[in-house]
Amino acid sequence: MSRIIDPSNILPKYYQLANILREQIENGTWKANETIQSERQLELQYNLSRPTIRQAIDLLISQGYLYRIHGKGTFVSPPKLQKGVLELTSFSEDMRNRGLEPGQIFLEFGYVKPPEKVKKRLEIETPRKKVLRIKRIRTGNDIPIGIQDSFLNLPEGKEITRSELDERGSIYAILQEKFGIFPAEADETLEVTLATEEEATFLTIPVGSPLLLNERILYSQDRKAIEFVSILYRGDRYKYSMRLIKK
Amino acid sequence: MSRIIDPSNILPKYYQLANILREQIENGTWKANETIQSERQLELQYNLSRPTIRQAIDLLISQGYLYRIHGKGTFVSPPKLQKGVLELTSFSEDMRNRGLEPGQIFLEFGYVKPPEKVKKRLEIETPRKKVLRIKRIRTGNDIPIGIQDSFLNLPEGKEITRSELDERGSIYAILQEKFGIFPAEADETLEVTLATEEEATFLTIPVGSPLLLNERILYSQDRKAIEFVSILYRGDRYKYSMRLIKK
DNA sequence: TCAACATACTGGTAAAGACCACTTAACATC
DNA sequence: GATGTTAAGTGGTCTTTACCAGTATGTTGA
Repeated sequence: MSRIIDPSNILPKYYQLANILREQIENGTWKANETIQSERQLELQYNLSRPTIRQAIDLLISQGYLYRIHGKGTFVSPPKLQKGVLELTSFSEDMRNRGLEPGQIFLEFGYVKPPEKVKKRLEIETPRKKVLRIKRIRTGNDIPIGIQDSFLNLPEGKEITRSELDERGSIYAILQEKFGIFPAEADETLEVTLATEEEATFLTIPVGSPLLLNERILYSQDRKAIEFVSILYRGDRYKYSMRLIKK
Repeated sequence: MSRIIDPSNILPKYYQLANILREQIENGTWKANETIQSERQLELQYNLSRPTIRQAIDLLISQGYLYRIHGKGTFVSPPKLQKGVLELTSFSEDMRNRGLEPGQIFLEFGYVKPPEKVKKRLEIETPRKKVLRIKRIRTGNDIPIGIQDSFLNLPEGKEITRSELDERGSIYAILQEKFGIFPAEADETLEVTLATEEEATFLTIPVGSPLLLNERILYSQDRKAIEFVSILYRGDRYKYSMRLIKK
């Protein structure tokens, strides 16, 4: 990341500044709870107006890197849990954040008539609309961690093939690049369930073992429900973590 | 809530406008996914500058009430799960959101030497610092829902008494009004555990029943760890839900 | 008929300036 | 020496102005 603001860059100035500051924070330029430059100093240093400076800082605050105290300054947040857990992460990212190598075993891939529950969650009205179902065992360092069952409501006439997924790895990358759809919001629930015989087999645990069930509805930038996904985690191998920031 | 901006009000203008718009959204002035007035229209309507308008809208977006699409307009978010779950809620608020009347049975209230784990989580350095421990059975409509065990790291020389808590109801209200401390951030984890004999008794369930364990570290506006709290929920009676919004 | 263009909306980014509110530390006063 | 005051620094709010970038629609020209 460059250390100066390039006006000809496609990225907006506030975004470039945020990147510069984020890099410095991660590089350990400041210790936790130290102040960064004041907004007036940043104005001079980068030759930007104060609103632009504040926009950059606002972004880093919402991402958990900084916090402000009126009259005192802008401070570097101490690192706690992994950053950005609150952001919408994929299973693979999640595993890598935990230092595990993600893997998967496909159980199903194909277009199906959605079950009633899924139809309701995805707000599907048309009776014969089909959705892409992808069911996989997810592993970390080759140990089964969870069973992920995903139902994708693709735009009419659009499809994703198995080979595309194998090629690019991430469904979200395909959605973004091929259809211009990207996740903007999600509703999530977490609850406890007990392993059925099938689930126990897949996860190599005894029947009736407690599981952590995570259900998520993903919404696109225009608030269309695009995915309903449930992940059944082994209760003994998974802990869900997140950071909440008051607004 | 008044329908006009009062310049003499202590509340900032953008905040007043956000309140007006939020009220209109909740009153059903617009249907879900309808556009509200454009920013230029709001400028004229409320005699405010556009940055102020945008600040109000930014706030409502971060709270999940609105979303923007470049070139099209600002839209009302469809109501999904209960609003503001992502915000830092207390058990009582949580229960009321679910339509249950919150109650509690005190098990412990007093100043104790914190266990090692708690000491670490609360980042306590001084060896003989004591913390306020409050352990309660929490109920919804008089049915035990969870066991809440809270450790509060109060500022040196400050105390909260049992009668104060009984009087005001909320610890957070006391922290805010008496010490000027309020929660700004939290790290949370969720995992599955099995009920011990003691826990089973308190929750009136069989020993070994699966429980949902929610641990939370609360940080104040200056990022001091102020509370470590664990809540053990009955697995069969509680589902944790939240909304994530991409920034 | 239909594709390309112009236009008029929308939100997105940016600057410059002003004043308020809170915090801190140096200073003056008692 | 303790106390109250002042001044300088911080972020918080707000206005005015400008232009850029997407989206939708109507108009124009082939």
